[in-house]
Amino acid sequence: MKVEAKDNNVYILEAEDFVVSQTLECGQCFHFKKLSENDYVLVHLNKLLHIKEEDGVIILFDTSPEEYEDIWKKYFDLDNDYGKIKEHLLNMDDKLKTAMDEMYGVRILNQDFFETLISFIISQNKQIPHIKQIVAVLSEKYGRYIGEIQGEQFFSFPTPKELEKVSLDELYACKTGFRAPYIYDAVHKVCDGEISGTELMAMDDVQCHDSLVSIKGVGDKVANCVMLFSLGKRSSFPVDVWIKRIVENMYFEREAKKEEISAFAKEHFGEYGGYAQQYLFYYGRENKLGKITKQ
DNA sequence: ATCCAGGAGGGCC
DNA sequence: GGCCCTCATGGA
Repeated sequence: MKVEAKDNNVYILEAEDFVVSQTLECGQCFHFKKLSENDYVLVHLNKLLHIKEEDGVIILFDTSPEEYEDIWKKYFDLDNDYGKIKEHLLNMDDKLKTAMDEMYGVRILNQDFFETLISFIISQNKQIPHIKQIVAVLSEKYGRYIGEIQGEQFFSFPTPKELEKVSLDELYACKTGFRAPYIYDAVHKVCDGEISGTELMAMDDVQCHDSLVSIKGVGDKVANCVMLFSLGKRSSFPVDVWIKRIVENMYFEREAKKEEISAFAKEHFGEYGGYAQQYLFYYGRENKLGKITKQ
């Protein structure tokens, strides 16, 4: 991966296994806006990034080389060799080939723990555009203004401290519905120190999972998403309605319970579960694989 | 209009 | 422990 800095921008010249649109649109993050084809604005921590892919070059606008090294390299998981990961996955299971070939540019982001936790609590029983909308509202109301791009203002996602003073009623007012008390519980467990991203990261998968599900509104699926997308637990395999259908179709050829699918993934994909899940999920969702069609 | 959404809690048996 | 219903909101 060759990187150059020029005119206050950073250019990734030989981006391997990295397609900006695929990485952002695969359902792992919600705090971004598409400007046009392969042209996005995203928010991470208190940083705003305008990122665009053009003629095989990825441009990070208004970014210093230091900021790239300190923040974006880690965020986009660019130290991780996805060529090797895909090779490994393919060796253990050639059924993944189609999904990986089509979704070859997906990278698993290393997102902020707190934002990821709240975002995936919101995600339950909601479609991705709605999740994005609520994340935007929370950020605008309780986060901080961080800049404007093409006429649109962007705000950082509120920190635990910034949400601590927000009442339950105010959370309801953000259209969070029945998730409001869940968010409230998560915020206060984080503020009280009962839940800590740094501590979770140091735990093994089982401890980490157990700790996360002690938060109201966090079950197995949300815990696995938080582990995979913000705590570096790449073996996590979130099982939602989509992945359930996809795995049932591709591997079971019958209906299966979620627990059965989790156990299968752990056994079959092992340490690489999270990557397999992302390729399968995004591919299956884009192609409406396994979607129950009315006859 | 009716159904469903990257689920999880709670009650019932 | 498993099954079933419900939760608030918006889009198809």
